[in-house]
Amino acid sequence: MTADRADVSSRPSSNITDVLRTDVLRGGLLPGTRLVELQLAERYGVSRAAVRTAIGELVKEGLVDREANRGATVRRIAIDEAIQISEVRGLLEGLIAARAAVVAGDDERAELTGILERMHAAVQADRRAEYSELNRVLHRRLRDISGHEVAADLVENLRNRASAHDFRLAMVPGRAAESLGQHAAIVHAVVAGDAAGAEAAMRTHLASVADVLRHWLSAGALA
Amino acid sequence: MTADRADVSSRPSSNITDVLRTDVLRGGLLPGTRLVELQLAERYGVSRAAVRTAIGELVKEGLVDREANRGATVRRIAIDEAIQISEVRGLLEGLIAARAAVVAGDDERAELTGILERMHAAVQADRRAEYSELNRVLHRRLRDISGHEVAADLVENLRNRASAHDFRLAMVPGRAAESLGQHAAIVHAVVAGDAAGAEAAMRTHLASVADVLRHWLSAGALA
DNA sequence: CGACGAGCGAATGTCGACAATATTGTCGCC
DNA sequence: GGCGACAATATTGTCGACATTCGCTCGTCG
Repeated sequence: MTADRADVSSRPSSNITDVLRTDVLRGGLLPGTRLVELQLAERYGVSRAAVRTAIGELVKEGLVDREANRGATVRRIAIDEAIQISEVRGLLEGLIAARAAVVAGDDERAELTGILERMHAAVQADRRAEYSELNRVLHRRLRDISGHEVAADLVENLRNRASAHDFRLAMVPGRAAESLGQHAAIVHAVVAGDAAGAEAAMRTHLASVADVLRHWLSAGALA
Repeated sequence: MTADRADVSSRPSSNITDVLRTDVLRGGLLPGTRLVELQLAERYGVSRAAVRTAIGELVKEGLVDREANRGATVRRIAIDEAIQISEVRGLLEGLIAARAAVVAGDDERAELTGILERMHAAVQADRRAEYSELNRVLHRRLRDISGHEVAADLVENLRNRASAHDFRLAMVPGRAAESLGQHAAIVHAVVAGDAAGAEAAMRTHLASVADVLRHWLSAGALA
């Protein structure tokens, strides 16, 4: 491989861990790829020690596997695990939504409604990338508003882990429409201050994600 | 400080991270203690780099705080955070209990009953340390039985973070009796295969923990 | 012809030294 | 006597080099 030397200084974050994480999540580095420390070091133009600690962080985040004396590889998240992640996210983000419904200020409720409207527009125009991005923004704002840092941190990590499957999910035709309706229910409940309703809507949403994954799982192996 | 050089080889685990974690959790290292890399290095008889990576792990686990160029300190878990942890644990361990109720084998159900009986005996004899240990064992077994690795890993970490408060909780007079009743409800539901009941019982248990913490919080600052 | 073992190469794991930075103590000045 | 700047020190952050381990190839022997 001719590994074109990626200039780190041109990246948004100069932190090697963030750069590597981004490459693992959205960059080329496919699951199973071996992460050779020396290769990455000269590829990113940093020392091997920096790469080493970065890999250590990603291992803790569950994005990378490491075997003693055998190196690290990009972790392949099995569908079983993605299902478990969705189950847990349903609980955690349900709590977050419930709390957001209680503590959100008027401006924040308006902001959520605004995001929902933009999601609606994105679906109508079939701009899937934008919808996916708005999806992330909505969930992130709910986390911030909730003020529940413990749950928010865990969700952030779980979301990263499942991102590959989430991405595939977003590509399913007709999925966006269903997802939009669920997000509408969440936002409406939060804006209305209905904690129980928001929690239920969020759980429904993520249960639906888990259901799709389960369907894939029973449908056999996939590319 | 005369820091008696602790011999690492006499420890159960030769892994520096585990040793340091144990010292932070159950050893002397009180919250606010500065973790000076060189000091720990010679104290444990390892290189500074090893200590450094160990501290990095503990930071990721939320047990240690680190400021750039200013060193690491043992993190003090505020009661607010402990409450949040209990809330999240209620959800996660509720899921675990529900699943354990479904998938547990006959021998495992018998084992859980056995643990509960030993907890009963420990409470009657007022052996709080033993009860606390059995408490940990019970929760751990439920995690293992459930097979829900994602939830189990998160709970493991949350439990470590809140361990200081858990310990204080276990010292409250009369607390063990209340706790025992809740654990009995959990075990009975799991053994009976009542998933919904097990989940509800587990949530009740951890909501009760959160309530005590909330009571402490409103009672003002504590030593 | 197949299997076992020694040697080799590549990558990881570990360490000590150097550079950068914040904190603390001290001195001089107002 | 108090305050601010400066120097000394302690501690972290970074790097390159060396030791160790594992997988693989090649040669040899049964």
